[in-house]
Amino acid sequence: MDVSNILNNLNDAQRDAVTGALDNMLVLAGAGSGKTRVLVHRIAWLIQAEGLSPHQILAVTFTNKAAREMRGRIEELLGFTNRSMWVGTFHGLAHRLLKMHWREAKLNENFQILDADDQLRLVKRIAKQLDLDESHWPARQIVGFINAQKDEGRRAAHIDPGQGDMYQRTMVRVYTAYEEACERSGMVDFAELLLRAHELWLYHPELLQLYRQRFGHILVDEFQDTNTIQYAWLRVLAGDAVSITAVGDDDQSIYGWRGAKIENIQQFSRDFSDPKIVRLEQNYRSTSNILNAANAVIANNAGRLGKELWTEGMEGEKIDFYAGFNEQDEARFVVDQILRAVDDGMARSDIAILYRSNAQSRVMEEALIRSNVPYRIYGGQRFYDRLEIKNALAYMRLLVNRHDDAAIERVINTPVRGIGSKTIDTMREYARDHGCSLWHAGSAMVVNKLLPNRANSALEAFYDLIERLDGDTKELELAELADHVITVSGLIEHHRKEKGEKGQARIENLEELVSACKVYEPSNDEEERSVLADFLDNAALDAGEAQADEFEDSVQLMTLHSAKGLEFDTVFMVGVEEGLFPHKMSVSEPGRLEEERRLCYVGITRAMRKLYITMAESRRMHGSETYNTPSRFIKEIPTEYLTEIRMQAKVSRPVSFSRPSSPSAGFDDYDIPDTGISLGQRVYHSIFGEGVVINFEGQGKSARVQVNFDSEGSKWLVLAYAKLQAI
DNA sequence: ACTGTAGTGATTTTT
DNA sequence: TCACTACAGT
Repeated sequence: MDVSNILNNLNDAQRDAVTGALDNMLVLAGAGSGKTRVLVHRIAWLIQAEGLSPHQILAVTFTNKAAREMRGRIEELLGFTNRSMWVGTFHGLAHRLLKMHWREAKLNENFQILDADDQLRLVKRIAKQLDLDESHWPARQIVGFINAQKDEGRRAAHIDPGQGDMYQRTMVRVYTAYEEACERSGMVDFAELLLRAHELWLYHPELLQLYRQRFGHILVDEFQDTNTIQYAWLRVLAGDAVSITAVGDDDQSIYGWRGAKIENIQQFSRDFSDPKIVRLEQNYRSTSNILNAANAVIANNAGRLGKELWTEGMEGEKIDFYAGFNEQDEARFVVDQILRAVDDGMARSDIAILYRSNAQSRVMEEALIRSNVPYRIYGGQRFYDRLEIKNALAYMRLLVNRHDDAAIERVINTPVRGIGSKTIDTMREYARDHGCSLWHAGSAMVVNKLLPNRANSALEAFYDLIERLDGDTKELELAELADHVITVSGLIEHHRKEKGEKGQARIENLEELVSACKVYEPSNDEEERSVLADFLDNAALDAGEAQADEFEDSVQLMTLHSAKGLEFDTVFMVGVEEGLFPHKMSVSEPGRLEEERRLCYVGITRAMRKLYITMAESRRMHGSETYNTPSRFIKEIPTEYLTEIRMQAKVSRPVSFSRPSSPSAGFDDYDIPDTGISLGQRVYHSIFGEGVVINFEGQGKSARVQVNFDSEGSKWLVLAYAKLQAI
């Protein structure tokens, strides 16, 4: 068999990984080292050279995007599509298993997926029922607790309520009630998908056996991001029977706060017999300056598996470092550079602005808008997460499963139809007392006339609506059904009445939903499934992109987290200051600081040709001014790879003035002789190289002045200053 | 059921 | 600062 197409254009290490025997293998793949390529080629190799059938391959990723890309590239390489190959996310595959074996998993056939938002609402409701004060027991925290337990494979019953403090006991109480509520309404949250899939192996050895026989090899992408339950699921599935190729980079583990266990990558060598270890260290992405800087930063982390990226590429330009005197100035600098680059013919889409937290995007956006630079923000609310879409989906969910409490809660009075909180409360109470779903409770209340007349007829009307929708749409195509639902439910009319452009946008989104239904292709599952149910599951598991693809060439804005896996010609890493990056919430614990450093490493290695690092010496955050020093990560980059961009002084004539008593605090009205500038309310200094840089703003002017202390320490000698535009 | 306001709290978020 | 929430008043 000719396998040259699989092995061409691979370097030695890559080829080593691709052609490794059908045994356990751990591929430590540095940033930009061709990780996906290796994964894809290995699958092709297993099929063409090792003679595995696609049916015997299981490939697991974390994101739908990665799964799609992998499948696409395999097809490209092999020249054929094969649906029998399992390629998907952990959650997607778990869902698939549970759908196929719902009986064994003790689920009902039409179980629905509870997304993060529904989960929060449900927990809020339960906490309220248990009389927990919301300020004391924030729902977010409870959700965090529950998910963390599930990620560790622990059910409420596994946690001894006798043990532990008040906190733990309360959490377990809610956890228990939450489990019951999910059970009752046939809902499964994200973590539950994984946990149930794991339990499926534990409680049904015959099924486990079946899959062990089926799969010849398992491949796992982004292994450093697996959490306990995902790891356990893989480990049990593989046993001694199935071999695994795990690909990952411990230096890019940035989801520890979501339960990812970086140790899994070390644990692999212990749990899976005698794995072959391959390191991919040649980088094909960045210039050597960028790469060396990244290496230098990450070298400060302890306990790494050890890996040093190198490149045959050019040294390239140095990294530009710019310290703006505030976030406006920082943004102005970034936009100036972008304008210049675009003038020189660069595509805007080759430029990315990366920041630590979403709140930083705003200043950047404003600056981009001022200069008419098109941009696109990643992250934020995704299509299927939008309110109006979720409402429409809730109606559709009710058609599949009347006992979907989360869906009922969402739309029973949206649009308003006179079912107030009192009525809903009564329903909830009834449901709780009788251990039934809200749907059940409501219909029992209608039948037994347990409600005041007005509420009763309102509720009756709602039931009629749902039943009528169901009847009307039985024979319809998915898109027609969606269209029917959003019209007849009154959602469209509801948003039409909304004032402002918001309502219009929502209607457009609803229409977009109908279009999405039109082009939806159901996954060819083995068993017969309703297209509607399939569509709904897909919407929950793959929330879609935040924005529809715009054709206009735009600068890319995103958090460092969402930049993982991407690359750009030019990258601006902004807000690189102590307190923000590393974030102040992460500096106290060494482990979390290291994760921040890995995030920095991820950021640096996104850049192919040119990297800018910027900061703001003062920044308005949560309403008050903060004064920042450059991030420790910047200091970890050897100066030989850095250039500091400084404002050019327009005047270079030494002048001196009295040193204020407290240099870091604001001080008032110092005139700088012969410059016409007086110091304003805010002053900040930071130390770079030779002198001290002070930023002045006040009286409509701002300036940046480089000063040295005089020998007595009571005077500052101004060496140079530059006027900036009025702010 | 809508509207105004007072209070709060504020990283990151693949599924 | 700002955006979201809860609740009180109409």
